[in-house]
Amino acid sequence: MDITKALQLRKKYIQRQFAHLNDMQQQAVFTINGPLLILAGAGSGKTSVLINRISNMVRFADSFNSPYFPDDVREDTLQRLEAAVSGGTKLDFDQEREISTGEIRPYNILAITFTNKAAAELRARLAASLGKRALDIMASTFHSLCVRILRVEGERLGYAKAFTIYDSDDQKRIMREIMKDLNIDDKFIQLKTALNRISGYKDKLISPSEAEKYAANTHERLIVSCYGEYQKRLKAANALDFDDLIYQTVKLFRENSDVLEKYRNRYKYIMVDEYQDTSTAQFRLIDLLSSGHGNLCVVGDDDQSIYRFRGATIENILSFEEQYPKAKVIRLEQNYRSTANILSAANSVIENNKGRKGKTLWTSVKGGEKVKIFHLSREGEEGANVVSVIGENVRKGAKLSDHAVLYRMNMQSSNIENALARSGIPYRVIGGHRFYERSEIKDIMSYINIVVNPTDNLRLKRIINVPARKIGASTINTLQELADAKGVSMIDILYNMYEYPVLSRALTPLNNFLQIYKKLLELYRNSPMEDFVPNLINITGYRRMLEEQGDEGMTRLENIGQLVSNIQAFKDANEGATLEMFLEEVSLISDIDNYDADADSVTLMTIHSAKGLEFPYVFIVGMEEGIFPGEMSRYSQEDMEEERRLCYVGITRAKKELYISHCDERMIFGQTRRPLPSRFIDEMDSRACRLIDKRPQVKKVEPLSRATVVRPARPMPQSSFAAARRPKAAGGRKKTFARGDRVVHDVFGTGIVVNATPIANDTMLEIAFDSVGTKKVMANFAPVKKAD
DNA sequence: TATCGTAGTGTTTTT
DNA sequence: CACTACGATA
Repeated sequence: MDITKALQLRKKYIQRQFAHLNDMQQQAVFTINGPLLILAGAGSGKTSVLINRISNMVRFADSFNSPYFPDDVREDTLQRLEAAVSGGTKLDFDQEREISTGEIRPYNILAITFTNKAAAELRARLAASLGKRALDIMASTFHSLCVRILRVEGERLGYAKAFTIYDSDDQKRIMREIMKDLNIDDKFIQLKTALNRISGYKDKLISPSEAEKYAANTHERLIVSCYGEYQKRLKAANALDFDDLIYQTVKLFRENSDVLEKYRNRYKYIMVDEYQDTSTAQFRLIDLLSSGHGNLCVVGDDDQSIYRFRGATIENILSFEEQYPKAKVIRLEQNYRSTANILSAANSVIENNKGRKGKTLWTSVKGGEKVKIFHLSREGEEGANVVSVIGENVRKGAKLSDHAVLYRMNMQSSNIENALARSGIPYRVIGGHRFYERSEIKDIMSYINIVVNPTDNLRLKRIINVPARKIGASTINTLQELADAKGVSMIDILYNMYEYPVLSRALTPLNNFLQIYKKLLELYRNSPMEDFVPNLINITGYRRMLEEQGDEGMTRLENIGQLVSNIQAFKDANEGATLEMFLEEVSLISDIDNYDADADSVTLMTIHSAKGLEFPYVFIVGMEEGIFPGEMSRYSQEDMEEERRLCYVGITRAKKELYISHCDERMIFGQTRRPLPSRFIDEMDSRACRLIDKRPQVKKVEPLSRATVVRPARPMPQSSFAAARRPKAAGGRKKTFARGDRVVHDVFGTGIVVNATPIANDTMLEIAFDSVGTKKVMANFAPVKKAD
């Protein structure tokens, strides 16, 4: 056998498997040992690189760079290889294994992503390209990885296996109690500040006792004492918050070298996506895990670091090469997503930042539509503008799901929602009120929690009197004090309530609750998980409570129904699923994880949630000083740069067209303001943009630019100003429709009015469209007119 | 103890 | 403006 020829053949074969990638991407795929930093610009195909890199590891290990052939390679293997190379075909799994060095097992690969959704997508795509071998690859988020580890090893730190994960709402409840108990005025220290500081300490791996040393003033010392107390209470409840998951895992590894060794041996090849958004604690975690073998590949884009407020430190990516002097750096700057105009708008904005590695996206595709910048007079027109542009695009053949409306803060969605709703256009809002944060859902989840983890006093307190059982605040306090004094849980006190004279007055209601609790325990132990909630709402009287609440209660009941079907779906999707697993899943998921791109509707979300997604048509609304960039970021260079990165993320979500809008006048926090257009608009390369003045004025004013803008001398008195600018319905006068009218709608085409109901100053039309069925729209607002 | 009303408050982004 | 927390009353 001619070994040189064999090596060449093998190299050629492997190269061919990844020939669809560009040179830089291939380099990333073939660099699998040692520290590697992939600086991947937006839309540079980094997910595809990640998948191909793993695919290369699993299929060929380091064969591409290896000068050796496996010892036992057979002659017919070589012949097949030769045939495959010359014929351009692919070998099957077993045949590929014969030419592979084969030392990397899927089991040894750990890929960490930012959201569960990204992890799920990664798993799905790996399964598509690797089949069953993909199952052993660990693809998860930092948080779920840590939960996994802590469930197994947590006892070393004194946590029982069934620990609860506290969300921000739970954190607030605990903190409120602490501040009350420590007699801290919540005006001197705000709840949110205290929790933020604690989170900051944990992100930086600072324990309460260490924090004491840093505390410079009374204010800070008080916060630190809250921190200590907070940790004590969480531990007592056998609970961890989000930050603890990371912090305690690092602690676990630092204090138990045998445990660390075990996981180092398991995860020999580590990849971290969205590296620019990792915190100090997260860095420490992967540094510990990778420091035996050094096979750490991080992928990120310093220009897309947008989670500083949450403890992410851009330093991690900026100083990767210092942390790992042997690191290889690969830059992916070719963009496969957006048009040249969109890219040049993005590039010209981000250039204004100083703290960056510097990188310029480029595309081989020329031109494209210019970025459209709409100048509107009032925020009410923003929605109308979105509707009209969507209408145009739909008539050209685009789908509703090709559109996304992005904004800085969640509260901005309501304008757009109104407009879409009144036009009958289906939409989905991601974020905002989340399903699992609804009070009825949290109640039910709390019931499940106290059954799974009886030491969870916080959750017990949430539901012990919901529905009302005559167990008042004073009784609950007494229970808590008894539990604290004895060092047991409140449930334990309940079981022995007759021993405590202080409880004598409340014995009947308490006993009622205990009986309910016992029934729930039995239900939990003896019936299938999907039956738990339906029975629970009967046993606890929760259903009756809601039924007595009328309409509102019915909606809540429907939400609980949704929860039940979520549990069923979870059971169907996961073999051997338990309620504990469901609780865990829920405590780690976010809204974006449920985003379903297939439904034909417009997507509304914050730019933060849009990270990692792409849409053919993107709107960014509210591009005004004070909103984007936000008021808070005005005085700090660092905050301003983060806003700019956020803007960059927003722009680069768009594939074909980007629409930006700003208004002269906007009602915000109950006040009418007249904001200037965002500085980011000025920063955009004007050659890539087109300014469109949509203000209903006769004389056109030169588009505003920073140099020429003069603040309106005296805003007119609100009322008359607003009245003067009341938007007119398209066509100028009030539109009247009657049943049987044939109409045409910008988005849905032609149809017949089957019902017209006057509502306030408007008319709700029910229209049977020729192609999309019946929809309800508001006559004066929706883009409809009589067809003839 | 429960409910209603009022006053005050805070307004970024979230695993 | 919208939501929450707290206090007064039944």
